[in-house]
Amino acid sequence: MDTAAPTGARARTRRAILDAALSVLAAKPAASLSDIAAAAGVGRTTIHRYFPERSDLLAAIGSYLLERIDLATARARPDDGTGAEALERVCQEYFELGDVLLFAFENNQATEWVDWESESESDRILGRLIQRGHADGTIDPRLPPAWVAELMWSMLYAAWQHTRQNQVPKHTSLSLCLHTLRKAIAAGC
Amino acid sequence: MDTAAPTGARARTRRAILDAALSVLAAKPAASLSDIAAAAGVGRTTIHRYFPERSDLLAAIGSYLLERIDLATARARPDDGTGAEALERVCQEYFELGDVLLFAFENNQATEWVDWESESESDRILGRLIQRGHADGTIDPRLPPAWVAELMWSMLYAAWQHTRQNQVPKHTSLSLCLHTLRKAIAAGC
DNA sequence: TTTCTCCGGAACATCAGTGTTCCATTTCTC
DNA sequence: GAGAAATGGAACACTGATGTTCCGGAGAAA
Repeated sequence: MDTAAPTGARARTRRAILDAALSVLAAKPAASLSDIAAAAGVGRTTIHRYFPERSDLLAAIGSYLLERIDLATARARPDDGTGAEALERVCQEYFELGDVLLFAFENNQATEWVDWESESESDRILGRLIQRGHADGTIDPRLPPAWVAELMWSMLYAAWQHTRQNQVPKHTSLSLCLHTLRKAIAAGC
Repeated sequence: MDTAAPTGARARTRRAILDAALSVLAAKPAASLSDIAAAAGVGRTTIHRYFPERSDLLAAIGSYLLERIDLATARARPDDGTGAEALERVCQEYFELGDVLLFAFENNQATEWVDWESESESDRILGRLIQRGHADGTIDPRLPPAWVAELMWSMLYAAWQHTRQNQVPKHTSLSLCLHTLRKAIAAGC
């Protein structure tokens, strides 16, 4: 079994495992490898072939989360327009992450699986665009970048909770989230 | 062993177990009864004397959370002043809950331990004061009560995260939280 | 001082999950 | 079509946690 990045069928199997793991663990952090295998439609032995131990799978999930977040950040074109406009686009793209978002938010221990002590690329990009917002007057300079980032993440979570707990359509929750975020970060008001 | 509400030393022991359980499980949801016992300074057998099975302890934690939240809601005097003023006081009291807040937020499965399907008293009070805010013009009527409640909870969590992750003093985080909540819910702006 | 209650540590049985090995089957590639 | 690679289910050993029982000690109460 070579350790090169898998291709074709092997890549699809690996991806299916990671997607299933995200969903299952988001709903039930203590879910077993058997639970994940069943959700992925593979055998438990197969899980072990791709990820020798449970900790290896968790680490891979962590990396997968960061990868998905980085891709969403790129799709948001963070360097275009004002800081506030860019932040709203990032917010929209992150909202579409669904399980990734919920997982990253609810599972604090995910930070122990990958080295999240060091900032991710998305963190840096987010920090810069908030500072750009301070400079162009679209984001309240009294709000530190770290707080604005934390705020956005938590409002995204609130939006998803609003959808799940209160049976509200996704787009309504996103609209409320964007509307409220806009007001929360606005300068001069 | 009678099942009457414990008093004196027994009540203190029970309380110590619940407080330790909250802290330990907030940081590590899969923590064992041994972990909790160690943190509470009691023997594991003692845990079993107060809570026959792990599920009994979890249920007691759930009730304890609700109790703490209800007390914090009462302390906030929700019927005084405008809706927005009352909401800010509730926010401040909830912030002081610390571990209770973090636990309730990060552990979705806590909702499975007590019957959270039916609204708690605090939920109803919160809903009423947000509607009062709509009526007295201090809370944006475009924001549904359920969304405002969800928003407040998530911003409280963001504030605590800001303190933990970014080494910011508690009072600074609370100030940012209240400042941002005020802007987010304001009508006409 | 005696009795009673509570407690904690040790020991034990049980169980669920993990990691590993094996082998037959299926799928994929040439 | 053949061979290689991948897969899945079964079986097994191991581990950690839980629930239970027991007993001696400490502290409180009578």
